[in-house]
Amino acid sequence: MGYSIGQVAKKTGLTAHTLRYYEKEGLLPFVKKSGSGLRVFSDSDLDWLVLIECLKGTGMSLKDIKQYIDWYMEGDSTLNQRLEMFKRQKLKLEEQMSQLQKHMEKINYKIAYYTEIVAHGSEGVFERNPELAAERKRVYGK
Amino acid sequence: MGYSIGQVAKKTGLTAHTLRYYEKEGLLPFVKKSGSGLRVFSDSDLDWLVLIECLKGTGMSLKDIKQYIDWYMEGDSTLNQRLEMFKRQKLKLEEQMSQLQKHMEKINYKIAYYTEIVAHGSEGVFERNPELAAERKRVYGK
DNA sequence: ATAATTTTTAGAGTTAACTCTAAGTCAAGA
DNA sequence: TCTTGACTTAGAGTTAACTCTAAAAATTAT
Repeated sequence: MGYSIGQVAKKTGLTAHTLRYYEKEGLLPFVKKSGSGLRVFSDSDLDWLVLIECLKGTGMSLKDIKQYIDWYMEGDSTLNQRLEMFKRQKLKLEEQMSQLQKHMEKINYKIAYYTEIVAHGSEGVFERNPELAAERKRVYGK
Repeated sequence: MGYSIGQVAKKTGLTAHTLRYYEKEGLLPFVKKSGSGLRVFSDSDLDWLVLIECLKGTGMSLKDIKQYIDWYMEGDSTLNQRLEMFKRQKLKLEEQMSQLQKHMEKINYKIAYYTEIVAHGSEGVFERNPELAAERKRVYGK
């Protein structure tokens, strides 16, 4: 019923160094210490780490994640701020996903293009594969 | 038919500083200079910048982007390496997109949770909205 | 021609997020 | 008890990707 920093490192894939750094930055104000000063992580602390990794994975800075955690520690008076933060993050995430979709199209075009050239040489690529020329226009415009 | 660094900055949203930095890092070996030393960007240089932004947007480092550009400058002997690089990047991108989808689920859960609490208080959230408890299990596990 | 704006360079400074070091403390196994 | 390995802290160092400065040169506008 309590994990050492090393066990948490293994579970999460973060290093012990990183976990201490997160704590120093104020991201883990709920992690307890044993009498002799060792960190003792609970299961709910692991849930927090999952959320932190989620927010980090959507491009939120540690500073903004700390803001959310500070609001959480402050109690019910910040419920609205927290809700609004998640809503903003959802919009950002949707924007990101559609951006990635566009990037994917460009990369798919490049793969088609290079595949064609590797297979048949670069001369007359678009004559041989007119759809590629059309795709280029669609993906890169002009 | 050539753009100054300031015009390119406006078109791309990058700063002139950043464009010079990219050049210094070897990302723009094809950009020409005027007789008096001013950079002159062509339309195809803009296409390159679009591709660079695409690769950067999918998390590729400038170092790896430079590798691709170096291969390009090297000519047809590197066609295969370039194709393989795009294939790897496509896999990375697919992984990223599915990761973002998972993050989206967590954020949606949080929005549902906070919306419920903001509307009706925190007591008996899950009794009032049992689907939320089920969703929590699905999203956070356990 | 003059003034204002833009661009040039080399190089220094910044920021976020780690990442590592050293010197010591704690805990578990033989 | 001894040893080995994990943990502690404060603080220094690293990396990527910018971001800015200063002084001079080029270009554009009046």
